[in-house]
Amino acid sequence: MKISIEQILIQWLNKRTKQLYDIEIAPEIFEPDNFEFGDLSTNLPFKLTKAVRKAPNIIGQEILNTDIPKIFSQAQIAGAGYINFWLSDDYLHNNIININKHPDEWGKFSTEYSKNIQIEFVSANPTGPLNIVSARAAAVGSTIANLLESIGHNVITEFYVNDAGNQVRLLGESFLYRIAQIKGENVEMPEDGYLGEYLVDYAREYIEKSPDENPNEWILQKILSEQKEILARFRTHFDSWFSESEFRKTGKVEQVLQRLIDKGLVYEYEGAKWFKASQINLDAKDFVLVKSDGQWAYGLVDIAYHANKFEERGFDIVYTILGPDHHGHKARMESAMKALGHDDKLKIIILQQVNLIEQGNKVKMSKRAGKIITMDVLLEDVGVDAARYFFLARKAESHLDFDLDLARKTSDENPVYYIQYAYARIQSISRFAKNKGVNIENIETQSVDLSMLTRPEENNLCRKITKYSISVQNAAESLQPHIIPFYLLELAKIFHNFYTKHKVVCDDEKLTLARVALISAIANIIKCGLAICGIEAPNEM
RNA sequence: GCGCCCGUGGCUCAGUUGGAUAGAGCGUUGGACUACGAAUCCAAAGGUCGCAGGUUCGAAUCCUGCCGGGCGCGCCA
Repeated sequence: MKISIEQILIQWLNKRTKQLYDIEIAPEIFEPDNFEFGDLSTNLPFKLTKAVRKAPNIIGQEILNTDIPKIFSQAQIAGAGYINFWLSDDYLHNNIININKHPDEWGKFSTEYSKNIQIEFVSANPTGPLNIVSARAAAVGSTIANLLESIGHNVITEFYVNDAGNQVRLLGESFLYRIAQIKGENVEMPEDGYLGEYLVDYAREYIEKSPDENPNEWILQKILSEQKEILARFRTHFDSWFSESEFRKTGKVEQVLQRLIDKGLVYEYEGAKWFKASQINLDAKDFVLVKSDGQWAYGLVDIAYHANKFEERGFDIVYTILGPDHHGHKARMESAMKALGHDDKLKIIILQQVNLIEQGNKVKMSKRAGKIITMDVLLEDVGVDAARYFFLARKAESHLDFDLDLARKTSDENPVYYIQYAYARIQSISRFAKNKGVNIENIETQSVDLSMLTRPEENNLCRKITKYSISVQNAAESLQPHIIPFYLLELAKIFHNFYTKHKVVCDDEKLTLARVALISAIANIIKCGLAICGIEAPNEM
């Protein structure tokens, strides 16, 4: 697929305003919330009133005073000056055939503006099991990666392994403490150590299986491999695992520090080296690059790491997804990238927190005491599909109340099953049709007469599946994955509605074939949409 | 005190980035299975979009000030 209906309309409107008024303006296109207003609308005439000095409806008439793009059957001026467009039946029917012909590539675009994009997410400290916020980050990050790929970008996913610094040292000390404790030695837990029970289990495993290995390295690798395993199970793939400790050896950190010094952006205060972030970005506070003991602070290494993404690896855009406790970091990193000449290339997405709700109450968690609901417990509890769905069905910047009871339910109340059920139902109908002797092989190539699809329910479905690509584009461009689950929910709804009103396999052979082609296209769309979200489309359930 | 996020039917959330009569799901009430899957469908009730100003043809959306909730504010990461 090269170009969407939305783009066709935008290009046409652009051409018209240039021809008529010699004005270049980005026309806004939207799907009207009321089907009486057609498939696509624009408010362009309102936008032009000032420049053109005419009433909106006059402008609308002038714009329409020529042939409209062929994909539309008609266009009308409505209200005070909207222009509404209706897709032609030919276009809708061709669309069904095309979806069935290219089920796997549907909703994927090639773009001449293709960019090299890196998206970094999760990047949890390798000091313990992944938590719920990491799970949310995994669901959102992997889905955004899928979306950006869908609209034609080259996307690399990366997990930054923070295998250096203070936290890792504390992990090692806590681990040694647990080992000593099991051996019955009298030792004390380090201050700020990790109290979680998991270290006790690991300590036992270490003593039994690999007592000869370096305990610090062993525990790090152990936790890291567990994190990798759970993320893979959560259908979250990383192209790259980037090690902080390796990176620290490359000399890049020193170089970046020197560059900041040369730019006059570093000062000393109480023995530490500070970055003048506030001079570049008013929202950012100055922060420490080198501590008074000579150690690099986390902020400095992170600046060098992000600079590396642009300078050594050539990404055009980098998205970094951070948890809510890192929002102060956002302005700092952006100011540092600006200082190094990478204006507006780093986009930091702050993901808000997750509250687990059980029996109407918030589940209390304390990381300090090691009392947290971990990602693997969650997946065990509600399943990958439901978990991904619930994480994705909210805007990233919204706080998320994750209702465990609802997610566990495999019933009608759980939206993810509602969507999957629509898919499974279609597969079931296809099997039924096949058994009845309907020739559903090669449904995309036979001469199916889609003009048989005249009922309003069929018409709604044709229109809805045609707009799938618009939803993908919107979701990708705005980095808002939740658009896809919402779209799928609506599609499933109008499919179920159609199903109860009309028989797919009926007495009329031509109509049967047309409807089989229609539902087959719907199934393909559901499958594509769910695939973007990392959710399975089951043939049976 | 400063910063970030949020405030939309009883509950959880959408609202196409300033557009047409504010929409879904759950819950509630009442209906629909002797033909393709009832994990479904249909219908009804339920709203001063936290409050008050402002910007304009037009505001749930933008600006200002309050109110309420969550999170952060370290030479930790």
